[in-house]
Amino acid sequence: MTRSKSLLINILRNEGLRYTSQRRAVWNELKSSADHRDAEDIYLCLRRKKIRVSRATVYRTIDVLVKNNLVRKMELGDGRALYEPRIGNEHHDHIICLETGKITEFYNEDLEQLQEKIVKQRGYELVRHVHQLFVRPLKK
Amino acid sequence: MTRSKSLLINILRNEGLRYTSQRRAVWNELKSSADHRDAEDIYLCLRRKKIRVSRATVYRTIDVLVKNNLVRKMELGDGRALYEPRIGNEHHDHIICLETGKITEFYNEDLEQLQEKIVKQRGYELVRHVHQLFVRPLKK
DNA sequence: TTTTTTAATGAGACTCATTCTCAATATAAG
DNA sequence: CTTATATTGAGAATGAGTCTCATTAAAAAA
Repeated sequence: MTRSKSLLINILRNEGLRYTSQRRAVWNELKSSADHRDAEDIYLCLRRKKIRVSRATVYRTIDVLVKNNLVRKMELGDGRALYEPRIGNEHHDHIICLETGKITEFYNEDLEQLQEKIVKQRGYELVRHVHQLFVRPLKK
Repeated sequence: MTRSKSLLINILRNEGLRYTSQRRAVWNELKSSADHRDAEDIYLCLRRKKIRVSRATVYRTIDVLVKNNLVRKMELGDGRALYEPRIGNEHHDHIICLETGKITEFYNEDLEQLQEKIVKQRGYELVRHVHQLFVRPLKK
């Protein structure tokens, strides 16, 4: 608690931003989420808890958290986004089974390096990536 | 032309849908696109050509085309989408420049094989994949 | 501590891609 | 040709997210 409080303070200080009750509340809410949450959900939860905060501030704060790697943004591809606290630095490439709908996360170092190489060759620096493998169970 | 006309007719017939001038026009427009186009762009081009069609119909038609694999939908992750005709089964991994918006397609054999390997290890067979690298130009 | 400076906030207007509504129209079947 | 019904167009509605700007609250200065 103290640890992650000072974590937020440090990040804000670093960015020349102020440590406000709203930013603290949004980060606490997100931090204690097991699941992927959307911004509206976080806003509603905070309001239900009688915390005075606006939608605009929730969005603004999430942006800061994402930019500073406290939170991961997961684009749904239809204009919506979900957020989850970053714990460690696990990877989020997905295997999506077309038959069962099961989503498996995977990480492969070779793949990561290949991606870096591919963009570097073309004069770019990799910012983020989306990698989804749509699959079917192997039949014997 | 005749070939792809009957292609569209067959798909529509298959789905129990009617063959209308609007659906034909949207497909022709998309079919003759080299580039990735968005729905608004297709709508405006058709209107400029004096073809009587509405935005709603463009969106509705594109949905049909995507569902039937005549067109590939590419989600930009911020609520927008681009479309391109499916011609054969070329590869569509994308490098998307966050600064200029430029989209480069790439193909890398090692990457393809890695993907196959990754899913096979987990008991799956790869059906299709989405791979987008969001990048920034390298600064010297 | 009190005052001053300036960043942050809230309410709600706004944006923009997309979807919906429903009366009018066009297609395909009979 | 007539009928039944799918499709269309215009524009309203939606919904996630952003913006504005007067007010409030951190932090710095006194």
